[in-house]
Amino acid sequence: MIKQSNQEKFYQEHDRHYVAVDCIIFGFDGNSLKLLIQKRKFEPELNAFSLMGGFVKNEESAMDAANRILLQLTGLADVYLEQLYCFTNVNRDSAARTISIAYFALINIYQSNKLLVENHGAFWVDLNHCPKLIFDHDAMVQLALQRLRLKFITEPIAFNLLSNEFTLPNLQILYEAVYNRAFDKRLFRRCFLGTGLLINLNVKDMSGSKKGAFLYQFDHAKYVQLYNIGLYFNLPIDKQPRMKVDKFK
Amino acid sequence: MIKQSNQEKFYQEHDRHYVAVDCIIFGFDGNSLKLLIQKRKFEPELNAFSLMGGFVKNEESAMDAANRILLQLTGLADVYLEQLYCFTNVNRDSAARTISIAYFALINIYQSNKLLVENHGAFWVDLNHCPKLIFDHDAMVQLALQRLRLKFITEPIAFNLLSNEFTLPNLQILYEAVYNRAFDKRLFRRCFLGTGLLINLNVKDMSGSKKGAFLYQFDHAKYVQLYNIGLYFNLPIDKQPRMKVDKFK
DNA sequence: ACAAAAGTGTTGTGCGTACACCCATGC
DNA sequence: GCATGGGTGTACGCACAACACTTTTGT
Repeated sequence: MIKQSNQEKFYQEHDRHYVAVDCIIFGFDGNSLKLLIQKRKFEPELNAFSLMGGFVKNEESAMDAANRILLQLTGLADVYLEQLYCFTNVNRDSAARTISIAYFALINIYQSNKLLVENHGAFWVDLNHCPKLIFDHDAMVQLALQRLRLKFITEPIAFNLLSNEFTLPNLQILYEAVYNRAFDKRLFRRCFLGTGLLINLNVKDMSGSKKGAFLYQFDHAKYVQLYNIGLYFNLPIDKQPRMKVDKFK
Repeated sequence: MIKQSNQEKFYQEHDRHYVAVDCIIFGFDGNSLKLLIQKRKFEPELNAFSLMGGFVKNEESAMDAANRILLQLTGLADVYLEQLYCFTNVNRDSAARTISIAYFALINIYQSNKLLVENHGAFWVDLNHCPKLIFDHDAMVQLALQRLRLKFITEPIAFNLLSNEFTLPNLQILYEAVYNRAFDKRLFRRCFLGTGLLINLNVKDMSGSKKGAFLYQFDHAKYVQLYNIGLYFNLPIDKQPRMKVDKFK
């Protein structure tokens, strides 16, 4: 490793910038999608609503910073976390030129530490009833939602929002919340069970109905195995209509 | 607009970082995909091969910076340019902690200004015969290629690599270069012509064969119009096999 | 016995795939 | 007249979409 102080001189003429990470943290309460937001604790925009965020330090990557923020806030490590986009408009932050790397996270609401969340002035809001957020944070949330919809049919990440054990109705309600529309029960089950990635635990969850619904687990090992032999997770749901000559003749 | 100098104090305790943009610039010479790279003109790694890049200045967004670099290098404005990913590993640059926002660009090789390109020590290499690049630039190229493959079936961006007028064989060779595999001629034509987005100019390009091939134009206006009524460009080519129970029984 | 949610199968159709031959022209 | 690349149509199979009734059990 080259001593950095030696070489730093090469770049000295260039500008340096504040680099923040902002986290779009999604949760699911069994009925609807939730977003974790906070009342900002520092100026500018003190007490306005904002995403959870912080500044990237010299000795950490942006991913490290996002993980640090998530841990401080929810007590959770090993959270599903993915870089969304880097926002760099010159005036996006009213205090100083700051670029922000947005990350989106999927967590299980009930595994997060309520005390930590509250101590940070954070709280869950329903995605459909989200107050105005500061700066460009609303745009970040919209972009994250788009990405979430793309990912949900392309990768089995929904399970990060559910408990380890879940029922098929649970899963369907989650997908319906994400795509904001209903799916046919039979189609939905077929396409999930058809992947062979759900393990039926042969135990019923009686909380949702009188009949009870079977509990399942996601078979992560099998997923990785199949992925490595060139098979991909891809649900045939919510397909958008294609441009076709006869569609608009 | 709030005077920035007033508010800057709120962030003073935080670290500031060099922010670079690196451009993965794709071109197409009629046969294979090309990448524009340069011999680095400054330390560290002087004369090593690298992507075209530069630092983000205080008064410009990262997108502005990428456009500036592209203009300086190729003489082209209004280039297809898309943010790829933000690379932030602490030691990715051997000289100093620098985060890099990677952009990928699609340009028409023959519209670029050869003189400018050469004066920057830049040159086109075949994607399949690309030398080792500095830092994490190889990873950037790989990621860009993945993204390109995703985008080519999802958005009609291939035309940025072709002249305004092109033949269907031209287009097919381009897709075959991107996906690195052959497509059935009839299928390929059907799925493109089926979109209704290609205008047959009823003029033949005689350069490629004795019979000649019809020239087409991409109907951008119609594309936007159809997009706005909820129809999407989506080619049914190079579909990856899905995880299905019976596929591995 | 009834309410409430879980679970299950079949059929049609449209789309994607596979595949081989004729066409136009320059030389 | 022949070589070269451009252009075209059909038949099959599968996968997706649509759709309604039975099961279980708590009250």
